[in-house]
Amino acid sequence: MTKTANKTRRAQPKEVRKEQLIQATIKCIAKHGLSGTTMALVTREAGLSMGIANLHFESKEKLLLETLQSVTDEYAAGQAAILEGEKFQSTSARIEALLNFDFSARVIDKNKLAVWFGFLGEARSRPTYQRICSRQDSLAEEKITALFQLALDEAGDKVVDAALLAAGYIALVDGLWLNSLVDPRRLPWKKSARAARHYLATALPKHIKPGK
Amino acid sequence: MTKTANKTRRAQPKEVRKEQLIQATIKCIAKHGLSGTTMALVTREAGLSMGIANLHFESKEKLLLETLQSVTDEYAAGQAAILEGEKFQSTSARIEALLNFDFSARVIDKNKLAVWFGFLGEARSRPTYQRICSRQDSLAEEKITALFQLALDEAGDKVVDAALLAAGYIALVDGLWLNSLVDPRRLPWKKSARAARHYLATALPKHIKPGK
DNA sequence: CACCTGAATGAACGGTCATTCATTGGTTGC
DNA sequence: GCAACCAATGAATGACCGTTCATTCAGGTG
Repeated sequence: MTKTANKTRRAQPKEVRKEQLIQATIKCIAKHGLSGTTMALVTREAGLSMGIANLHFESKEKLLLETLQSVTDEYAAGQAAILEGEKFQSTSARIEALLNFDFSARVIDKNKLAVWFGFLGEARSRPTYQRICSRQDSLAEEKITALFQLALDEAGDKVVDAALLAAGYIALVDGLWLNSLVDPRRLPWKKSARAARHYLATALPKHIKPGK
Repeated sequence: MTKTANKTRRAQPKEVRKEQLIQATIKCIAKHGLSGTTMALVTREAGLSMGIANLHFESKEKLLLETLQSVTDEYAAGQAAILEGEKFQSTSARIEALLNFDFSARVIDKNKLAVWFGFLGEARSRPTYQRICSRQDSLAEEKITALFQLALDEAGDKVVDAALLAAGYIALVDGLWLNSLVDPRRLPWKKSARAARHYLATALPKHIKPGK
């Protein structure tokens, strides 16, 4: 379980080892928390020896940063495919896709969310963490604002502020992820997904229906 | 700034010292993060000597737990005063008060929020942190659900699910706090407050107006 | 005023952890 | 099949930090 692994050691290309270590780091952060993640645990999880992480990354800090970046990049790529994809026939379909994406198995993966909120919890005192986390949200916010503005225009709504709606949606999704992650008994993932849908359904009734 | 403090040491009742150390811990967590908070930093911030924290709390872990408890208790007390207070003349007034409370200076204090999210970020791997954090949210959820149910009944709304609305409101507020805390330039506190109000105004239009 | 109590101090201790580097052995080119 | 190279190892190192405890001293008691 801990090992992938062989009795004989095999040299691997740098990229393979780095990815292997990043995946091990994600699991460790999920299992032991960010502060409980040690080099010994990470390398054991990867089935490798202690010194390996400092060979491929130059320090623990760099490994952690690349791990955070890996998680945010994956989310950003999936989100961009929806917000900038050509394949959607209507604004409704695009918003619907965003909603489904934000509560898809890939995204609400406990390990990845544990990484995200582990770093966010320390972000205020670590400018580097803060920069990575808020770049993600800034990019998303602009694109989502434009999408919601489009929907409001289509509906002839000149009252609701798209920027406020977008900031609210992003914060709501963050909050739902966090609450479901920390206490899934109180807030099951299904309920989170329904709450997010309900938010959009009341704000954009012509585009999103509350059902399922 | 660091010291309260005197050149001569003075014996103080246990409760005074404990409170002094908890306040110093809150400042340290806000400044250095939860993982960067050391006994040396906390006691220096309090203007006391190293050994003092282990004298009054029996370990660092106990000090941290009492600090978290102090922050959640303060929030819970303020919220309970609104949700259970006799002084409100209408459901609208009570909801309005809840909204104002959640974005009042006392609550959106950066230091206290940094403590809250610092612990939440580690909660998944620390059952004790998790218990304290989710007890807070469980209590709040029941009472807020009842309040929203009352509002929906008054409005004759039999479609909207009060439990979903309450879970959404709690998550939205958590998410807004977190986003404003981590990147106040992207999401100023005023905008957070407006986003929360907007959520309630669209869900409970007869009770809450978007204005202000 | 002398004595006692226990709050407060901070140097010293021991454990944990990131990082280093001498050594090992798999891989590649000749 | 041999040698040169470099990924990989893991014991050793040193820094950091929580905890301890012998000592100090302020305030109360008789």
